[in-house]
Amino acid sequence: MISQQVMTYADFMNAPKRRDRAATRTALLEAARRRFAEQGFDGTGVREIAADAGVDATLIFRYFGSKKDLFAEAVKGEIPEGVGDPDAGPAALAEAMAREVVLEDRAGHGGGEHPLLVMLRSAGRPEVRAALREEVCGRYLADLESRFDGGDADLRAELVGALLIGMGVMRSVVASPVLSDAEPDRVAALVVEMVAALENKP
Amino acid sequence: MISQQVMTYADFMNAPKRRDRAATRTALLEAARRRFAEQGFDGTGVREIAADAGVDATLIFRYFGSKKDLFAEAVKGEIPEGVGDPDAGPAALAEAMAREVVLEDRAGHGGGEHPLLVMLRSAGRPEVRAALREEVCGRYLADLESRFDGGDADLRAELVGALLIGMGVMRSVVASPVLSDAEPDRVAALVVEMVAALENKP
DNA sequence: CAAGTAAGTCATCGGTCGATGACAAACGCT
DNA sequence: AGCGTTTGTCATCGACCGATGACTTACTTG
Repeated sequence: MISQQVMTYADFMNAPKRRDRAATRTALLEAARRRFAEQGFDGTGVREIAADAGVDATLIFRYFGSKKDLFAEAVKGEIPEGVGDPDAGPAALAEAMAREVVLEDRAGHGGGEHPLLVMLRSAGRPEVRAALREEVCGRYLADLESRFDGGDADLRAELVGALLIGMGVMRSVVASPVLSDAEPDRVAALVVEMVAALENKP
Repeated sequence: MISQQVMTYADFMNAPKRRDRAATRTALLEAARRRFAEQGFDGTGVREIAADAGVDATLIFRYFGSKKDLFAEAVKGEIPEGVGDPDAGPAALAEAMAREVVLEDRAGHGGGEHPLLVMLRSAGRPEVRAALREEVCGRYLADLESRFDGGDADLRAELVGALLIGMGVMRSVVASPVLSDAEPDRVAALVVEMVAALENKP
């Protein structure tokens, strides 16, 4: 019989795990985010995710329906809203985006990679590519484009988007240490310089 | 018996295909490049590639050893050498690289995507990521870095690399039409502006 | 033309994948 | 305490994957 006051280590190890639907769901989601971010959709198996979460793989299908649905829920939702002052110039917005996508350590945002980069690593799937295009063009680029003056604001906005995405790829896929080790303020200053060079150029 | 002078359409269709090792190998390589570029390594099956080439999947293993070896050979080799004047500034080199990676229609270079972008789409595999890092850092960034003056030449070179890779991602993965439809000269001019903004900034 | 070699095909193996349904055990309510 | 519900597990299915070896067919050579 186990005493109410003292629980030995053996008791702790042999104790049946607590059953908690919400906690299990969250554990699966976090494990999925980690694995998908690291290995992409195709490179990650449901058994792998479940093992990370410490449960059986069957629960993925009970709680999320399918692997695709799990991916969608892992990626969706936590994408942040538009950042910064709506009246500021494109350089200020680009700086805020750069900090959000690549420079932030993201410790408070679920700990994982930015959803855009997670999707980017699973871009073999056409559905993922479509969602990525939707997200990038509909949200980020549209916001940037509205702050450029001149005829080809769309092109210049796209170049800024390319710079930001490329920074994410450099850090997360190519894994070059330069961007990771650099001082965020210094990187942000350089990004501002590059974007400012695009303003008021007919 | 088929006449030596006249071959009917039915004869053509029923004729056994010509057996040519070199031609088959090339057909497999081209099909592999297309498929890998479009769907990534994991998303592409050997039977798929072989069907595109019009042969049996077994030949892949006979000619290349394994699917991985086929991928390596499909990606390797045709990466172009350093471009442009070695004494030119970083902006000139960046312009040349931009034309090579994203603006070129690549019709003469095998018709497919740039090898860097092909690798990028298969970056779920750690080996591919390692090769990609090797290629990007060892070749492209090193060349850029040597043309920057100042303390953090590596960081500024990496930002230029991020811009170029991001442009490739925008065109090839996100498939935004803006970059594809824009005039290459106009895009190149904007890239030069952005890179020039990084020069001589302590 | 006949024999030998090379090119292409067929059948199949072992493994892994996503997904399903039956089953066992812990929880909550009365 | 007892019972129904919820949570987690096990066994397994069918499809597909990369890969192998035996076999068939076309080309080459003498």
